This record gives sequence, C-alpha cells and structure tokens, in this order.
Amino acid sequence: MPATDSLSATFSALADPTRRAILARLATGEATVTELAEPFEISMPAVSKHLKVLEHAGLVSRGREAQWRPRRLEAAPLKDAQEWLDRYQRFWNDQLDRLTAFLEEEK
Amino acid sequence: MPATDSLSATFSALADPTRRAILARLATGEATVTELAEPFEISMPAVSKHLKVLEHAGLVSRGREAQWRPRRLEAAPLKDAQEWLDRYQRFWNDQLDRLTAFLEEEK
DNA sequence: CTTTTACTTAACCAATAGGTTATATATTGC
DNA sequence: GCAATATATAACCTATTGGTTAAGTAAAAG
Repeated sequence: MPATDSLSATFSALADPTRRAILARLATGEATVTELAEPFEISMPAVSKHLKVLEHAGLVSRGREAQWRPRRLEAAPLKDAQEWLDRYQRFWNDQLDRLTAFLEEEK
Repeated sequence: MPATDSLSATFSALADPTRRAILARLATGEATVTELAEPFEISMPAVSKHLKVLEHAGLVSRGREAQWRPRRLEAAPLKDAQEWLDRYQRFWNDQLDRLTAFLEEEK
C-alpha cells in the first residue's frame, strides 16, 4: 500500500532532518540547489533527490533563471498538516492538565 | 543516516494513513489491538508493527489488563510537531494574501 | 565551438518499511 | 491441566529510501 495521499506525502517529506533543514533555509528566501546543498556533507545528487521528495509533496517549487533552478518554499501543504494536528490539540492540553493536577496533588 | 531524532520519528509515524487512522480511533478512547485492527484488511502482525512504530514515536502507550494490552493516545509528540509547523504559519498566510491580492488585481 | 558552471539522470547498493505466514507466550475459563 | 483468546515475535519477501559515483544536459563565458 504505497502512501500516495497528499498528507502522507507531506508528513513523509517532513520526516527527514535534511529536508526540514532545506525548508528552514528556504523560509529565508529562494535559493539555488548549490546554495541549498552547501551546509550538508552529502553529494549534490542526494540533495537533488531530497528536493524531488519536497517537490512531490508540493512543499517546494522550481524556477528557472539562466543555468540556475532556484527553489521556493510552498507552504500550503504545511497548512494541511497543521490542520490535521489541530484535531488533537485538546489531547495534549488535557494531558498537560492532568499532569499539572497530579503534580499539584503530590505537593 | 537513520532518522533517530524525535521529530523525525513523529513525522515518520504520521506519514502512513493506517497509523493516522489508528490515532484517530484512539482519540475516541483506549482500545485493544483487536479492536484497532478490526477496520483494516491487514493481518494482526501488521497492525502490531504499526503500533510499534507509534509507540517508538511516543504517540501511543501500552497498558495491561488480563490478556489485553489496551493502547492509549499520547499526544505530547504531536504538540512538538505542531510547534515545528507553527514557524511556517506566516508563509501560508503570506502566500494566501498574495494569491488574494493577485485575484483582486485580475478583476 | 569549447570550457565551465549548475544541475539532473542513471545505475547501483545497503538498510528500512510494510506486508505475509507460522510459531511462541500469557491470561482466562472450563 | 487444557483449550481458547489476545497478542507478540520470528522468518521471510518485495518495494522504497537514502546514499553513492559516473555520465548526461543546458546555459554562459571565453
């Protein structure tokens, strides 16, 4: 069962620290592949593959300017991910409340 | 480079629709493995494996009651995931604003 | 038109993921 | 103690992931 749905693609793309770092870099503005690759000790093709994963999830788009292919952050899928998580917000609040109550009890 | 950090484990766990469905079920309350497996057409061991992934990410905890091992939702890691996404919130707002402005322009 | 720069694609590899069936373990109920 | 129920583990298979090196393409610059 390949995870073809969009939310799975998004979470899957976010599940790698290199890819999250790339997104963090793109949050500061457009960047070329070489610029994006610079902080990492992996090869350019490896970065290309990470970018392809991010593009497939719709998190990054590709421009063209001479021989550069500047990448841009596309945040829309992140919004979907956040909306999915929103539905669980009450649980971590509840659980924190219970923890707080318990610690209060202990005193 | 195996993704050992906690955020990667969380996003990775969320990247599968079966596991998200399990979490959704657990949001309605504790459930046994058999109960959790019921909606899916996969075998019990497959469900067991999904549960192990969720437990490894700290999203689910395991109780014991007679021969049952009821699972419970643990929402804390979801909070971390949301906080990571929070930092991008302004981007999807910005991009929506730009889109709105553009559509306004077109009229 | 050749070289340099900036990528991308192909071919390969080892490790992981997600599934299976078959076998073990633990607890309850007769 | 023995059978039934609930779950876990083992052994196996295939596809995907994340990396590599080597070869291909595209635009700019000499």
